[in-house]
Amino acid sequence: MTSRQNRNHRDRADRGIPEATVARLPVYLRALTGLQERGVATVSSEELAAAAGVNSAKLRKDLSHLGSYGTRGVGYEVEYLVYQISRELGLTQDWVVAIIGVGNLGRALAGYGGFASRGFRVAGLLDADEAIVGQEISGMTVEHTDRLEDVIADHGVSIAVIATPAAAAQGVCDRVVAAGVTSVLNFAPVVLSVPDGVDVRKVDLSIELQILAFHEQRKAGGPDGYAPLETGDAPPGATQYVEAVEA
Amino acid sequence: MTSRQNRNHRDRADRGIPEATVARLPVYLRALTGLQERGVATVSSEELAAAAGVNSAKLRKDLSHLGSYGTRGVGYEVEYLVYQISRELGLTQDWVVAIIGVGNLGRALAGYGGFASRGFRVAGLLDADEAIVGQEISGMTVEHTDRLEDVIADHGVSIAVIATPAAAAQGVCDRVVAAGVTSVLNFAPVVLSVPDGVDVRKVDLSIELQILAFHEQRKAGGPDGYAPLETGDAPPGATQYVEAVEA
DNA sequence: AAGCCTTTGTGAATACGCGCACAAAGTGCC
DNA sequence: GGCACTTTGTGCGCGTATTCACAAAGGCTT
Repeated sequence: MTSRQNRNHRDRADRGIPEATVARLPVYLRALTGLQERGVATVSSEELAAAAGVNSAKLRKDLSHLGSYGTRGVGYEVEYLVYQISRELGLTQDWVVAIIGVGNLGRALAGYGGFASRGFRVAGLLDADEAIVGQEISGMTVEHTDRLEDVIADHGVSIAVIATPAAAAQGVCDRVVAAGVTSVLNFAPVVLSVPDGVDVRKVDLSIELQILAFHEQRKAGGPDGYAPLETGDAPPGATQYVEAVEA
Repeated sequence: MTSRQNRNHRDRADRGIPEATVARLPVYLRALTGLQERGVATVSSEELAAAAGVNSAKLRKDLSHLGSYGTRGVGYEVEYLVYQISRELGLTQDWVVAIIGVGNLGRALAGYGGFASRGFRVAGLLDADEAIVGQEISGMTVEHTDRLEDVIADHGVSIAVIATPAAAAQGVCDRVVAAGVTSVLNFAPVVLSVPDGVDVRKVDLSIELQILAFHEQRKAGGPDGYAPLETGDAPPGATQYVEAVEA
C-alpha cells in the first residue's frame, strides 16, 4: 500500500505504534465497548484477548505501546482503556467523510451505522449519474461530482470514500487529493496512485473471496485434483489469519 | 490444544505459498486481465509490478512460488500467467456462494459484478426479516433463513457471506458451519469463532476508517505536536479532549 | 505485615516478509 | 556463431511481528 514517509529511525520516546498494532486497536475497542455495555468494569488481558480473537501476549504488547494502563493482578479498567484507545485512534474528534459513487455499495455505506457511531460524519454523497443526483438517501441529497471540490471545502472533508466504478476511481482520487484530502478509502477494484503523504486503504470484496477460494481448493485436495503435499498433517491452511478461539 | 504448530516448517517442495503472496495474487490477476483486454501478449516484472502497485522483486518472488513461468530477457506471457494464477487460486472452477443478510450491504453484494466474473456464483440470498423474504433482488428471490441448511445442501454452497447485523452473525455462522461450509466471509462487526479447519475472512468498513483516522490525526500534528500518552494519565471523567485540528 | 495469588509488562527467541543486488539464462543483432 | 543486452529467479541481510516465559507489581487474606 502507498506508505507514508519512511520513518527509518525510531527514537526511544517512541510515538511510533507498529502498523500491525494500529490495525488491531479498533478490534479491541469494539470488544471493550461491548463489555462496557454489559456493565463490565475491569477485564484481564486473557479475557479481552479472547473477545478480540487474538493471543493475550500480543494484546498486552499492543496495549503497552499506548502506555501502562493495566493493574497487575487485576487487569484493565474498561472505561479508561476505551478512552485511551479512542484517543490514540483519533476518535475523540469527528471526522468528516464524503462518499463518491452512490451505486449499490455507496448506498450501503451511506446507511452504515458503524460510521456515525465512531465519530465519522458523512457530509456528502456524490455521483456522476444525473439519474442519481438529487435522490434522497439516508437523509442526504446526492450531489453531482462537479461539486466535489466545493463539498470538500465547504464541509472540511478529510476522508474520501471512493465507491465508483473502477474506471472513474483514479480520476476522482486525483481530484480529492488536489482538493486537500489526505486519506482515501477505496472500494473500486483498481490500484490508486497517490502522492507521498496521502494514505490509501483498499477494500476489495472479490479479492477476499479469491483468497477464500484458494484455501478452500487446498482443503479439497489442491489445484486440479493435485493431492495436498503435507503428509499426515493438519490441514495446511486451517484458520491461519483468524484464530479459532475455541473448538 | 489443537495441532497447529506443524505449519511451521515449510519446505520449498511444499506447495505452501506464503499468505502474503496469496493475498497479492488476485491483484496481479486483475492487472493481467486488464493487459489482456488491451491485447498485450507479454509483460515484464517491472511493468506488471507497476500496474499492481508493488515492488518488482516482490512480484518475481511471488510468481516464483507458483513455478518458473517467465522467460529471462523477455518477461511473462500474459495469457499463460493468467491461467496459472487462476488455477492456483482455484478460479478455474466455480464456487457457489450464499449471502445471508439482505440489508443494504447484502443487496450491494448480491449485485456486485466482481463476483460472477471471477467464478463466484451467488446461489442464494437469505434473510430473517419477513418483509424482505420474497423480494426479488438481482434476479434472485430472497429466502427465509429457516431454509439456510436446505439452500446450502441443494446448491452445494461452499462459501457463506455473512452480512447480517452483528447480533445474528455468530448464530448464522454456527449454522452454516454445521451444514458443512468451511469458508466464511464476514461483514458483521464481530469476531466469529469457528472450529479448526474453517476459514474466516473479515471485512470491516469502520475499522478501515479508524485506521485512516489514526494516520490522519498523526499527520495533523499528533506525533510531534503534543504527546498523546506522555501525560495521558487523566482519568476518564476528566475531559482532557484533544483539540480539533484544523477546520 | 507478611506471604500468597493473580496478572501485567517485557526480554528473548523465533518466524516472517521485504527489497537489494547479482548471477544465470535467454534473446537478438551482427 | 558469438557477443552484448535484457530480464528472470533467488541468496542474503534487515527490520517487523509473534509468541513464549518469567520477573516485577499489585491486591487480598490471614
